[in-house]
Amino acid sequence: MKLQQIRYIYEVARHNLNISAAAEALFTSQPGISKQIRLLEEELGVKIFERRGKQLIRMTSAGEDILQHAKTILEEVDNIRIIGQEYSDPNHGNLSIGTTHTQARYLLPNTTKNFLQHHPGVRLHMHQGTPIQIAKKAVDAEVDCCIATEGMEQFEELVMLPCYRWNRCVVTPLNHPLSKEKEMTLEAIAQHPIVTYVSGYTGSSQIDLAFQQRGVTPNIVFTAADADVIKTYVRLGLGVGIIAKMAIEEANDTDLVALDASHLFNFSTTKIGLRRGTYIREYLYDFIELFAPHLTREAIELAMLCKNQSEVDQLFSQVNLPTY
Amino acid sequence: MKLQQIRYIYEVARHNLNISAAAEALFTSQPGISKQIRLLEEELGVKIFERRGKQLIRMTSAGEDILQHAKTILEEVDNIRIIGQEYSDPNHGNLSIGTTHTQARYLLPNTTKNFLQHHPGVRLHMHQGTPIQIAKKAVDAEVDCCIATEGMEQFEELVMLPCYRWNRCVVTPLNHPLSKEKEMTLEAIAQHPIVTYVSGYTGSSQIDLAFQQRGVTPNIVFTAADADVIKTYVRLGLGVGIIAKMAIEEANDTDLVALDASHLFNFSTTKIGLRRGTYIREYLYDFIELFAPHLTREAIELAMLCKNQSEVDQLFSQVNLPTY
DNA sequence: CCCCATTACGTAGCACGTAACAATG
DNA sequence: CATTGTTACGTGCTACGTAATGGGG
Repeated sequence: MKLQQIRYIYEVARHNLNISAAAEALFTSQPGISKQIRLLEEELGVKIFERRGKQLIRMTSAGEDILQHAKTILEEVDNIRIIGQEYSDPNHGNLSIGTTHTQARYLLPNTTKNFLQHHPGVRLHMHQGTPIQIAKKAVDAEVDCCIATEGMEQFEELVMLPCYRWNRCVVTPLNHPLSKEKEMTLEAIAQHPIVTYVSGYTGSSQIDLAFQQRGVTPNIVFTAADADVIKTYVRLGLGVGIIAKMAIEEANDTDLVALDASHLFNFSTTKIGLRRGTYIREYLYDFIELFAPHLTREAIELAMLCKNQSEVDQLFSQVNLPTY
Repeated sequence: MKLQQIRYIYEVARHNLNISAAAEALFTSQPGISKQIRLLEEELGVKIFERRGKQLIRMTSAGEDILQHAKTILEEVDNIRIIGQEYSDPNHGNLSIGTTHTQARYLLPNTTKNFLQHHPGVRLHMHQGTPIQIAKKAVDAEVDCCIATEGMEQFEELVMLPCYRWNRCVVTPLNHPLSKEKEMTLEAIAQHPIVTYVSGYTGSSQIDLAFQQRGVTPNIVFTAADADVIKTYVRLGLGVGIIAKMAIEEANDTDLVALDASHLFNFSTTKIGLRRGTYIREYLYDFIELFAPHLTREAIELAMLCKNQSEVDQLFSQVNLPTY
């Protein structure tokens, strides 16, 4: 048995049982993979892939089982590599972070700046995408961690650590009728066309939920993936915006009115997601603690030992999260 | 990185950092290992072993970390091999069981006979030893499981499943004064020289404990590792024996009197130990269930997912174990 | 007929063994 | 001086690439 062979079956499985695609991804020849897989099957005495003629149809049940263990082997090989880097030079390396626009634009700049000052040898890479996309990247170890508010619950491989709680505000142009109301209510908001987040982004589900529970039908005329776009359309008079409070910049948003709406919607919690079983480099611990001071190295280590998310949640149930 | 290299560092670590010994164990040349280790160290950019001159002194801390992950890699490689065997021929293979004399001699014969009848293709290997020895073998995957009563608690890598509860009896020659007493007490026993188990075997600690708690000093004149030897010396008139009740054979022990002593000592529980994270072959599930019918495949699978022994214990806390 | 896997074959790299050497205690 | 690790070197194996072959849809 060779590590290459393990890698091959893993990659073939990942590429929908397409050997050619796997070969391309691994920068090697397709007959090479074909051969090595057969050799491994011979050595183990079981077929790993079921073939119809020459096509790979699916994995055998033995193959499924083997694949599970193959994955952990490859993970551990990765971990060993990372340990090598960590010890050979703790202050140099790459840090890839998957985030949504909201985090990258409003929350992370401070953390990032701070981090890079303390770690001049680290190259920081931001991967932006939908919560689902970046969570997938975290699962596939394409990023070291991901930061998002929703959409990560479905990934069992991730340990999700709560970072902070936040709520929304309503933004209107100056002198907009809504900004004159004594009391902000969902009914009042629903009187106007609404511009807000696309479903699946930045806690949008809580917005839908609030209106639904109140029995009010909002008139959502436009949705966007980020607050910058939303603000732009609010400025154009397209409607009132509902965005995260963090997305208000005192300095730049003087032509808008931001009305706190914390009493109208449930709070959302932004979390950091780490793949279970990965070796965490020192500077990643540092980064996380810079971003969320209660996530100390010890806290993270404890959380990484949890078997499931509910254990993790319990671990942090006593923590007073920063709230925006 | 090659699997061989992983295997090399693991084996060198296991052999007290002696490359020559590792080479011998792996049936290969010592320069080969030396070379491969250096290559790996070069590739990873860290020294794994600390050298004084040419001697390996100890592992570096990077090496310690790496070793951890190397171990799981090798385990998983093993698992894949076993899966291959399981699927290629579920009814053929080896089953190695580590046990103490008591189990092998009095409890297992039935199970074994039954098992071999149902599984003619399986070769059963019994490894006999002290509880500690066989637990070590289970940890090192030299045996598939171990069965013993004490001494296994200290091995975190093992999942211990309770099989049955048992207690002791006092054996005397026919017409021995002790056999005439109305009521068996520790004080009465202490009147006579005692022959019993060597410390560390077959629940001997409970015997010591009972006397100690009662403030009685027993006169132990002879200890042995198994009941057969003890019975022999009782027959010679050397003293009265304290042995497990399972060790009484109605047919062969007609020249001895067995006096129940369940009320004098705490019950002991015999357990089966499995290494966490091993793939369990179908016929091993069968074997265990034959030995302890409440240990069904589902129960075992659940237990194997537990992180620590207390979770396992809780899992079985409701089960009524067979009692001897 | 295109896509994709397998077979055939040559080659270059490398893991491993032997032998000689060096260091440690 | 015995034990153990490293260096040097030769060789045989094999993983991999190229090219040709064969099946399925």
